[in-house]
Formats: sequence, C-alpha cells, structure tokens
Amino acid sequence: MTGELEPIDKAIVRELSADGRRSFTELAERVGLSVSAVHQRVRRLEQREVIRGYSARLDSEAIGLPLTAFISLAPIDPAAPDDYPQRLEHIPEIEACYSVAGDYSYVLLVRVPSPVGLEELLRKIREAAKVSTRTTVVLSTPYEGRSPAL
Amino acid sequence: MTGELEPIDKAIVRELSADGRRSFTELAERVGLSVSAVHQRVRRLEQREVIRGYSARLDSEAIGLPLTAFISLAPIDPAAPDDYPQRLEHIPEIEACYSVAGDYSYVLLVRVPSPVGLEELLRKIREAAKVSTRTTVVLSTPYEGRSPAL
DNA sequence: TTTGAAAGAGCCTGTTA
DNA sequence: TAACAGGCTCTTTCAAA
Repeated sequence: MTGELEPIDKAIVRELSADGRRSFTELAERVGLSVSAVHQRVRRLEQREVIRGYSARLDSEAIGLPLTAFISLAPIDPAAPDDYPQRLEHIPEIEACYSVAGDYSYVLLVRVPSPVGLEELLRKIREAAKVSTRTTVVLSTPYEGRSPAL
Repeated sequence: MTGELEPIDKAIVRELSADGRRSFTELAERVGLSVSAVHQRVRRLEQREVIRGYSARLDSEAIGLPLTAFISLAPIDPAAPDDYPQRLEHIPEIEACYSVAGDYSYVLLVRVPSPVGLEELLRKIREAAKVSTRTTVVLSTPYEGRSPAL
C-alpha cells in the first residue's frame, strides 16, 4: 500500500501541495476532469489520509519564533522504556519529532523566541524525557517545506 | 519587525496553521469578527508574508516517498564560495535546507522512494555541491509539521 | 468513475460608519 | 478598522450514464 497513486490523483496532490487553497474549479481545469469528479477524488484522498490536512505556511520570524534548532536526544537510562515522543508531545515548541538511526535516538525540530527560550526548552525536554541532548542551532533557512517530487 | 502580531492576527494565524482551508465565515466566528474584517486581515497577513502560502499535508509513504533522511553537508574545498543552497535547489528530493552552526555547514531534509534512491541522491548532491555528507536515516516519524506555539 | 445540473453556502468588492 | 449588502463564484449533493 505504498506509492500506489493514479496519475490524476498524483496531479491533484501536487496541486494541493503547492497551493492548499486551490478551488475545486481550478483543480478541475488543471487536471482535466469535471469539478464533481475532482471533488470526489479529493475527498477520497482525505479519507485515505494521503492528504492529512491543510496548513498555512508561516514565516517563523514574523510570528515571533526567530530561533530554530535541531535537538538530538539520547536516553540517559538505557533500561527506561522508549516513550520519548509521548513524553514530549505536550511541548508546543517542538514542531517535529523523528526517530533516527545513529548516535542519537531522536531528532526534534524546535522553534523558540530567543536563546533564553531555547535554554528553557532544553531544560523542559531533559526534565520531561530524562535524556541528554545535543543542539544544532539553525543560522538561516534557505528553503523549507518544498513540495515533493512526485 | 519580529513577532509583532496583534492578538486577533495571532488567532487567525493559529487557525489557518491548524486548518489552511478554514473558510472566512468559520474564521470570523472563531476570532469574533465580521467576515469582511477577517478577510481583510488575512489578505494583509498574506501581503506581509506572515502567511507565505498554503499546503496540503501529505503522507510521504502514501505518495511513494517512504524513506526520509537528514543529510549534513561539509565543504570539501574550504576556499569555494558558499552557494550550496543554490547549487542544490533544483533537486526535488530536497524538502528543506538549513544553514547550521556546528561541525557541518548545512542540514538537508530529504525524501526518497528507497535506499537505492537515497544512494543516487547522495551522488547527485556530492556532484552538484562538491561536499562531503553525513546521512542520518529517519526510522519513523512520531509527529511532524505541528502548529506553532504562538 | 464520470458528468451536468441545481441549491445553498461562502467569497469578495464597494460603500458606509 | 470594522460592518453591511450585493452579486457572483465555489462547494456539495444528486440522478444518470
């Protein structure tokens, strides 16, 4: 059940990835199908969770979160259960959590207002998950959230 | 010009981050303003590029890109000009490019169909940018693309 | 799975406060 | 800035092929 996407669905997904507010009328023109057919396909893609929702792309500086960082996590107690994502889920500064192969167990993508905010966040994370951390500060973001190849 | 966002604009941005297809009618109800006032504010947020666009959130497995990885880049020639993001921009497998502090200069977030796809991508990246790479494979993604704190 | 039609809901402009 | 009112577009459902 991986990567099985018809050409028309692919085109729809591509369009909605580039512009999530594209109207059904516009989509219909671009993929060469009637409005109601497109409508039905979009609904089906949403139900199948190929499309998991829609978001505004925000300028993190403009919304008061100019400092981005990657935080890598390593367990302190090797016997502790691996429920780190759940332990950290309530912390809103964490935008994403990846389980990774390598020296660390998880990588978090976080956004904070300032260096002090990062310091506080690291304390919160260590406390909540009992992990040691390694932080990589993002200096600038040439690009982000680009649409997939398809 | 950083983090200056009125409470109502904040609320609008929060709503559109959670659901980018929220209608103006719905937004108006939730932020307690008339439809046309909300409409005006959203347009202004778009013009100011606080809102930089809208996207469908896609299931990367379902669209045929089940393998995610972080690729860290270090220049090979220390005298070469630092134009790596531009050199890599044309590669569609690269979803994001971050300039970072630390042992490496950049971190890329990439998505590919398979391990072979990753191998080919690494070759392309090394060729295009003349960099050495360090790859961290993502095993699973507990969460991703969550709405910001605000 | 597609289409076309029809009703309702929502978008968006111009105007007024 | 915000509200209102209009004309118009888009969304959504239906019956039919």
